[in-house]
Amino acid sequence: MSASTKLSTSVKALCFLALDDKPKNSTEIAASVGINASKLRKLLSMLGKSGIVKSDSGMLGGFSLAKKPEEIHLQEIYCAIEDRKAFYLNVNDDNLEENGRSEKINHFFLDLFSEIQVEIENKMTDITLKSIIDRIK
Amino acid sequence: MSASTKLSTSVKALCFLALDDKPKNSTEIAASVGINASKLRKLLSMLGKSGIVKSDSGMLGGFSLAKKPEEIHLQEIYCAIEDRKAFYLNVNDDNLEENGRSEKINHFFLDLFSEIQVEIENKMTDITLKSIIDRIK
DNA sequence: ATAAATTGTTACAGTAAGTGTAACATATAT
DNA sequence: ATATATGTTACACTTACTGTAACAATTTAT
Repeated sequence: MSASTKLSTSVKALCFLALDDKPKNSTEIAASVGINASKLRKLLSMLGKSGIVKSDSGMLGGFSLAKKPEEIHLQEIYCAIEDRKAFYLNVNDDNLEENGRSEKINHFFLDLFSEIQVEIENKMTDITLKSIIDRIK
Repeated sequence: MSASTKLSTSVKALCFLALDDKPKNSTEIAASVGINASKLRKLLSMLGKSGIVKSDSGMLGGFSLAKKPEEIHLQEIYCAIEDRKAFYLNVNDDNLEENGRSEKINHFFLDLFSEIQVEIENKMTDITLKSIIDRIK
């Protein structure tokens, strides 16, 4: 599952949880979102570790939002489900040139990509779950 | 090879070509860049189709820049080597929900990702090969 | 206590994608 | 003709991804 698909799938699940306060089990959420329940549990487990959802075992268990939709930002959702930094881009650094020109070009791109990353994260920080819910009503 | 690696590898090759006007063969360039010659030819072939490099067969053949470094933009390099649009991000759209909430969320993300893409392309349009060469001197 | 339901994690087979290299047709200069 | 170069294809090999099942741990109902 690509990073962007993980992100949109997570948001779909969170929107479903935001519909009411009763905990929903993974089967129910997975059916609504259109994904396998086991895969979904993996995603929600990561969101749980970041304090975005809470989960309970047992017959009355399931997942529910741990915070209000206006307190959940897109950026924290992304960081919760993706271990490497948002939209990280890699650069091949295993070449053997002696004069260091390749290394300088690598640095140039690492800087460029990191600039881009900061801009994307800033953009995502401004978007809350609530703003998405309002927008798709 | 990831999109970002292709981009930096291409720029390394183009910087090497910018050193002087004599055509360089793929073996020579590949050695400098640290990549297999056949792979490099694939990359340069794409750059050739976009009019960024020119190539000649035969004993005096090889690759050389088709334009001056100040006329080559990072964005056109990227578009030459990547068929899909720059930094395209995908969204899972095969779910079966009846009310269309998922579709609206998909659209939300497609819009967001396309905004991001435009910003990245704008950033890359402002960077020329010459500006990179000057920066790594 | 026992059974039922649920999360969280692991395992695994099956599939898809990426990688590196070689090979060869085509083209050009000597 | 021969040598050298590009452009493309093919292929074996490896790596990564995918979907699903299975199971331990936990919690509630009976």
